[in-house]
Amino acid sequence: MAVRLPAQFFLRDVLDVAPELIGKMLVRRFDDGRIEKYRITETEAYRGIEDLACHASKGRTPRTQIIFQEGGKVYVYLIYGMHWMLNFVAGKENEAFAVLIRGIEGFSGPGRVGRELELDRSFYGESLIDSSRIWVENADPISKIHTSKRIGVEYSGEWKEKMWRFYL
DNA sequence: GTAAGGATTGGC
DNA sequence: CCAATCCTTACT
Repeated sequence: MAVRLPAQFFLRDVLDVAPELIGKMLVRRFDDGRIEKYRITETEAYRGIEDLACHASKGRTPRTQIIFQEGGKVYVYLIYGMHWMLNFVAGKENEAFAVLIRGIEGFSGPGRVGRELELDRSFYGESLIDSSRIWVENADPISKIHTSKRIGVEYSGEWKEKMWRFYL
């Protein structure tokens, strides 16, 4: 029996949350009532205001404020004018942790994830604990998870060296 | 008000 | 390699 991940799952260090999301089931209930489940295959951790690759390092702005809230919420933003990036906020209030969902089974790349899930700005701040249209369910642990440097953060100095990308 | 650039993708 | 496409942020 699949169980929705509770708030406690997200209220931890993003370096625990991000790799543990690999293999979990991302569930989307579309407007027409159709429910699809996708295995999460790739994530990246963004860790607080000190992490220059993390949007929270720019401080609290209308766009980033959700990252500073308690874990378990959705952070979405539009990039390059066309791709909706799906993130989950992690950690306690003001820790400013986020996990970017970079891939789900059958769809590689964060832009393709957002397109498949039909995301838009209305998902900003959505609670993964309460929502009836997007949440995460538990699944058997994955034995072998790969790590690498994060993608597309060349501007972040020493932070680009962190091995904070996780994938099957 | 104006301008620069982005946690990307797909096509040439 | 580079255009697409538009929002956010910083600066005048």
